[in-house]
Amino acid sequence: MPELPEVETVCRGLARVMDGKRLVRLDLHRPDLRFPFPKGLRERVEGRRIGIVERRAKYILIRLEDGGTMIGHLGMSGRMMIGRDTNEPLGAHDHVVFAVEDGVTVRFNDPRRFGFLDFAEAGALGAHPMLVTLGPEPLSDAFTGAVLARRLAGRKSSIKSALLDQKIVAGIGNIYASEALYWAGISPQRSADDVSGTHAEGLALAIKQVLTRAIAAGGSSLRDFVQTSGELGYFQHEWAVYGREGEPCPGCDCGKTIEKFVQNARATFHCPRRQT
DNA sequence: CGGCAAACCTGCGAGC
DNA sequence: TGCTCGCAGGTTTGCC
Repeated sequence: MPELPEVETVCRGLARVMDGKRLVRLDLHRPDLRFPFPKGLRERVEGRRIGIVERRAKYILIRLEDGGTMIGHLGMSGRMMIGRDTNEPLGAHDHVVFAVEDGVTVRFNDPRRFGFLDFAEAGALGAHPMLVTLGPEPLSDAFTGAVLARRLAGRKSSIKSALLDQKIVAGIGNIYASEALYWAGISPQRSADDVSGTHAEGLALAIKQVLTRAIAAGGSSLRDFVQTSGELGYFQHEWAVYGREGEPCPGCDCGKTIEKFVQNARATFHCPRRQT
């Protein structure tokens, strides 16, 4: 499920019910997800008031008023589901339950347990090992073609592989890497180093546009629910290439069909004529 | 630094 | 119907 647009969708859903609310209870129903939960997490956060919920890259930041921050990541299969019933029975893979005032609960469900929940004290968030290396937010004004070109310069890997590197630009995953390269007309196999000038401008723009459109659609749903309400995202219907092997190239009348191949052990989809 | 495989897990669809 | 296999939105680690 979760690349930048899906995490943004989840954060917006969480913000609606968590911003400014007191965290009444934190229930940890196992000792770990991908990593052990921080020692004393429950005692540290219970009773504290939440400031805001926001996103950085694919990370969910639940910021407490006292400056501490819970850092959530959904991995491959994580969901955050909002409920209104504090006594709702625990479902399979409901590993963490946040209870806020007004009887609202948020269940962190993650079958594969690649997600995690960590904590950073006030002032330590920026230095968190998983945040400190992150590249720029692609939807920020600071992310431009020139910035992208500078970060790609000297990289000998393929451009697709570089887009998946969170140190170069944050939040892009396997679906939106293929989609952005398609709209920019750049072959996923091009050397990253080779993407500069107007090509980098076009790619930065394509990234912004595809992510913005995906957020507007509530993200993409492959097989899991995305939104905190349980509603599916709808952007999968707007994918140009991802999962569309054998279908006609949708963006022009080039007459080619979308091809799939394995690149760095991940599926890549592209149009062999439109993308060069 | 780069590339690649493996690791962490469960679920699901395809194919037999 | 039921089994096995391959694959899945992410990220880190370790090896060459």
